[in-house]
Amino acid sequence: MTPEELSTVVKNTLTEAIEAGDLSLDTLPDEVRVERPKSRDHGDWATNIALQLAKPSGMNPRQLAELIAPRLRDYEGIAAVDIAGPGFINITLNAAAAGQLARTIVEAGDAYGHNEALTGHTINLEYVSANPTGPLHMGHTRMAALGDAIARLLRASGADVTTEYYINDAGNQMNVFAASVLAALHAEPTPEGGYPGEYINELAEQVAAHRPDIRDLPREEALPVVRDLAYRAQMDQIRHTLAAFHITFDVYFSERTLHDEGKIDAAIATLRQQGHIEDRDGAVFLRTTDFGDDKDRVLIKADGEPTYFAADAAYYLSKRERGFTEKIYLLGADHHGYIGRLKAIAACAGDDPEKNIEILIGQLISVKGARLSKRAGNMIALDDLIEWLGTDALRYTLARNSADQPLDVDPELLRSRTNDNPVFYVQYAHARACNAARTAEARGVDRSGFDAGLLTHEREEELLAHLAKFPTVVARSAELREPHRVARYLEDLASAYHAWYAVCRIAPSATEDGSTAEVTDLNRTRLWLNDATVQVLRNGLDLLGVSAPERM
RNA sequence: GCCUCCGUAGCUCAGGGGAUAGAGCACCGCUCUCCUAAAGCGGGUGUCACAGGUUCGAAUCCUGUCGGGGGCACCA
Repeated sequence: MTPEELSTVVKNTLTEAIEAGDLSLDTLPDEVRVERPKSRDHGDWATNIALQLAKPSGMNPRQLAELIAPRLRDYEGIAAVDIAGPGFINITLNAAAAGQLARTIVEAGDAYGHNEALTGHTINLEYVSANPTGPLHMGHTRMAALGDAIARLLRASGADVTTEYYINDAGNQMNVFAASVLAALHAEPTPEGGYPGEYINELAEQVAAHRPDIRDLPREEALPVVRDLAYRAQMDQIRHTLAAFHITFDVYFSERTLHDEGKIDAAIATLRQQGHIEDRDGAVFLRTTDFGDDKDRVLIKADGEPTYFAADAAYYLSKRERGFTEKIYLLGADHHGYIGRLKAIAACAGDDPEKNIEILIGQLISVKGARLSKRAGNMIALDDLIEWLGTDALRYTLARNSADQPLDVDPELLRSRTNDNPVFYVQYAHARACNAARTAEARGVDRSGFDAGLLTHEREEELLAHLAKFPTVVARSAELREPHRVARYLEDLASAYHAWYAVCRIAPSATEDGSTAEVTDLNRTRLWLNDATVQVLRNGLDLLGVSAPERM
């Protein structure tokens, strides 16, 4: 039995009590929380519902608990119900009801842990969106790992998610980029304010490979050609890197198309029609202060050029037109000043800035204290990190830390294959469980018998309780957009598995003459529990985009 | 100045209205003729930055103070 099922049971008893006239309540709470108590003395599961309903029902909490407890005791599968402290209701399941979960999980398979909380939501999730003027680096890496995990979590909660990468391929920076590559082609130093770094030379070589005559062209003629070829080469490289990081985007959205297709003018016209535009000092402003922004933002500069913000507005309208109910932006902390203006765009467009747009901020990341800058040329490329540390270790480490917390990665620590690196702990639990299953099968244990009532060992109860929590963890992680909760959960689960494994044998022991002891239903039932753990570890790692190796 | 994130064990960090605040690392022991010891078991540690407030109940919510990270463009 999972806490969700238990929660439903508790809710039903409340309804019964109301119908019987024992309890007067205007509305039932939409959620009855059932949690694993910290102390095992408090039963398998506990709910504070009596404390919460004390005020609205006009009863004291213990009295209310006394009302619910007997009804719960009648429920099949519940072995004991106690009232403790100010009015907690502590519930103990009988072994069979608890153990049945192992089979439930195995039968649900990959779907175990999914929920329907976001069914019907069509969500656009934009992340990474790194400029196409250089390779992905450490800063993008964190957003990439977080964004992909969030997308997976939202899908696990039933949402229809489109992941999107916005390519800033318009504006002056592309000219600066092209000029840098062109300079490299002519073996000249990086121009003032240009992009330094070895990758510029590599791009130059690729450009030259496509256009062997590029160095012979006049500069003005060569520049647009270089810009186009270098841009394509750079985007190919970014996609390649993301693929190595096990990330694919549903949509790569080009800023340039907004300019070329007149979407910016159209967006301004729409916003003007809605009365949010103001012409001032020769420039065109969006009155974002109407919706809480610090200052109004310029859409068209006095020189007639659209700002980057104008493209942002047009891009938002594009997302809106494409029918997304929620637009989620995952941005680095250095962009947190954008929150106000982005929300204001949503409001100007007629959306609810509290519901239709959501801006998640990930704090910055550094490596051994040194911040990395593409322009300064001291960056660590994601490619190098993947090669150095491995996709799994990197993605897990980034996903296991709260995005609200600045992260300082120590490459030496990440590289060490020890317990310092929790991904190995979790992956090892999975590989170990797979190996245990292989051994058990080799010794004649099959899945023909399952007797949930046999799973009575203390460590077995503990393991089952952890397995039962998984759907709650997934739902909560998705709701809060916090993948790190899944990672922390997996570490707890792995710990419970290792502890179980140490004392409860799955396979019968091998004897000296090479034969094995007789296979019992306990062996078979434990194999089911082992399978269930494998399933949950795999489902959880998959949510983080980390592989679950069957052997290590 | 304004906005924002953070302050929890020696270190790195979970927990974000409920019972005795947790984990990993580090330190000291113990456990493989045994399904993977990349593991398990035992040993102890807290002014939850500080001060008010809300609450039956606050590390958690609100206000303020202190300390640290980041951000404030007619740049892209």
